[in-house]
Amino acid sequence: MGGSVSTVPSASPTMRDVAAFAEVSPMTVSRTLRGDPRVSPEMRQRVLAAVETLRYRRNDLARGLRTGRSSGLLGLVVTGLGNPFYSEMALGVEALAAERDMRVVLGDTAGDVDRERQLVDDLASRRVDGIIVVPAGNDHRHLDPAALHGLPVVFATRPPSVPDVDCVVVDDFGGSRAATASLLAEGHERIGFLGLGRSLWTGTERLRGYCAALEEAGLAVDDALLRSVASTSGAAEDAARALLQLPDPPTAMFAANNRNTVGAYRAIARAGTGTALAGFDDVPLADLFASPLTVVAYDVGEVGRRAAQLLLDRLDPAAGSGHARMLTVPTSVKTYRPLGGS
Amino acid sequence: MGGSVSTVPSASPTMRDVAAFAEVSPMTVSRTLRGDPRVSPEMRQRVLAAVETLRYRRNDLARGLRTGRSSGLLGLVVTGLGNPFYSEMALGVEALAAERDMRVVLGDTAGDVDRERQLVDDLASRRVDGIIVVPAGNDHRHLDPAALHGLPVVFATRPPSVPDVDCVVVDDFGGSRAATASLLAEGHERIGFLGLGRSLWTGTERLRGYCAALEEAGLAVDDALLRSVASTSGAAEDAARALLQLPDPPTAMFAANNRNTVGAYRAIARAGTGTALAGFDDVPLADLFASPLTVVAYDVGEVGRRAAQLLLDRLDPAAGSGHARMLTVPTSVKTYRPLGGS
DNA sequence: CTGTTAGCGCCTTCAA
DNA sequence: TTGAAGGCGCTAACAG
Repeated sequence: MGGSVSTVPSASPTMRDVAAFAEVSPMTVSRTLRGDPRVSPEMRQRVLAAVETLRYRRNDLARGLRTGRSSGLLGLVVTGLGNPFYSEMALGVEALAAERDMRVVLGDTAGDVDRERQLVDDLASRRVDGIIVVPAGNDHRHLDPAALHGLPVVFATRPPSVPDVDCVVVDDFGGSRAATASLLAEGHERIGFLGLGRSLWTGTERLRGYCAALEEAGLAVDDALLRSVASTSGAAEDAARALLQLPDPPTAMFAANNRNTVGAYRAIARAGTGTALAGFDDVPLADLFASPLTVVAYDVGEVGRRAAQLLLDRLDPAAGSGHARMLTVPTSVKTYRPLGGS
Repeated sequence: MGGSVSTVPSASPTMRDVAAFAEVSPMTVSRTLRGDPRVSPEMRQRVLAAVETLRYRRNDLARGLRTGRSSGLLGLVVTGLGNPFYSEMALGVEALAAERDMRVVLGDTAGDVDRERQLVDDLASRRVDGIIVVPAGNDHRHLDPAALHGLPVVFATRPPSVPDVDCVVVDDFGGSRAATASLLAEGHERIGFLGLGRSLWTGTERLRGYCAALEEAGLAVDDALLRSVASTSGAAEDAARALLQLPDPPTAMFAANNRNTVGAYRAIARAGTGTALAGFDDVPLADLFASPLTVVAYDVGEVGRRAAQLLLDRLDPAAGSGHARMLTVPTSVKTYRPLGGS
């Protein structure tokens, strides 16, 4: 009997194991672990000691099955975690979920609607308590809570085309208008627009903002200066270059997202035209760039936090399920200027 | 009887509901859904029709409970999703998990070891199949699989101090040596070092690489040029400025991570000294910066993918649980030069 | 205060 | 090929 090494079994012990070890009934273990006050101190001690010795960990899955309670999981389905935008959003969601001891289950669709459909299906099968999704397409039928037995769904950055879905969007219109206005205020009258696909809601909103600013300045929208850019890398740079090579090129450009902004920046830098540039979405470290850059900035984490809040509200039975809500995250126009020796 | 609207009940139907609807036994439903071949085509049809009508979705949690099988979840615990580094890593993990129809559960410790402990505990209670963790501290006892009933654990970007833990690290030493060597090759002999806390493994490795390069060039390490930088923002800039204000300032600097690199860049740009700069970690869009920048780049997603692969290997009983493995992701030195009109 | 019984939703095992 | 019984780990609901 020379000091047998206390080996921890590799299989997870169950409540019964703990009960047997502590020589009590499983119910006493259950109550103790749940903090039920009607357990005598001695019993509690015995149980906790056994839990400690066996390194017991309650099986939350089985628990959830019996209590019928929530899984404590939020699904988060995005179109591309590689984009820092979505990771910041995920951070926001995680933060709010963590406050309630909930976890976030990730899903990346890479912009594929079929993948989105099966991801949502999978998450539903896993009985997540709700889903936050950045829809990849415009057909949202598979995201309708009605088709998901009432599973709460919140859209992020796009408005829903089905009822009973809360959403958080960015002030695409206002931000674009303000940024375009700031270019106008600098005296630019010919401003190119590097837009997104016309089927994207954010794309049309940002174009609306751009047009609104021009009209408010009494300027007509010149279709020759409007370009739609496929989301492939490099396409934005090509489109920007094409604008710069027009007979009567724009003196400034507004890019509808950060990819387009970067592409336009490259085209302008290479052409050496000094064309002014503004773009939607913040660009990190743009203050280190060689030329000035104006961006429409907003708190991306806030998008995630608000989306999570909307979801949590839906989960709270007390709040009652009122009508769908739509939250808008405000934007601000920010101009980066190159650092330099004073 | 005027066309009653087909209302989908808001509560999730169970297998029994489907069975009752299809007028078969629950077992037939179960077998059908699992693709058991010994179900007659007619039965299969009846079942699938009922599933369709009721929008039934099998409860994976209950299923897992009975089969004793895995939850199909991987835990991913990082120290700060806000850092694009970790989100790219998450993308890699997600990609590999998705190949096996597994999902990723996120946890953010914000560098807090206590939070890490409770996150791991929570994930274990949720019966994830394994955990990938970027440890916040140097005490790894709570991450020991032996303390977690054999739950597989993989460390990312830091080597484990407990046995039986696989890990994926970056070639901190080699990358730092190469980057420092490239500065030396440009003729610099006084090279400042902006390091991390000395308790961080990556910090000491990167310092080792820096020193090795100097020694290989026959140069002595000047302690006056070595700074440790707290991870607060702005501290790196202050430290870099201090170096620049030395009586005999360095003509180049090597920064041990991207935060330090950016801080040093700012300090140098403000001082206008034209000091050369290299840093560990890639800096996105550095080609748009006003001055050249050399970085130690590596495939961050690869860190996540390899970590996930190690974990999946451990889960595969066929692979057998050999000794702990340590994978190193290679680095490359990349120099960004400002764009300009040709 | 503690223990017993029953069952959450599903699947393994055995019988028909 | 289908169904009935039993149990995965846990906890409500009821005893005692």
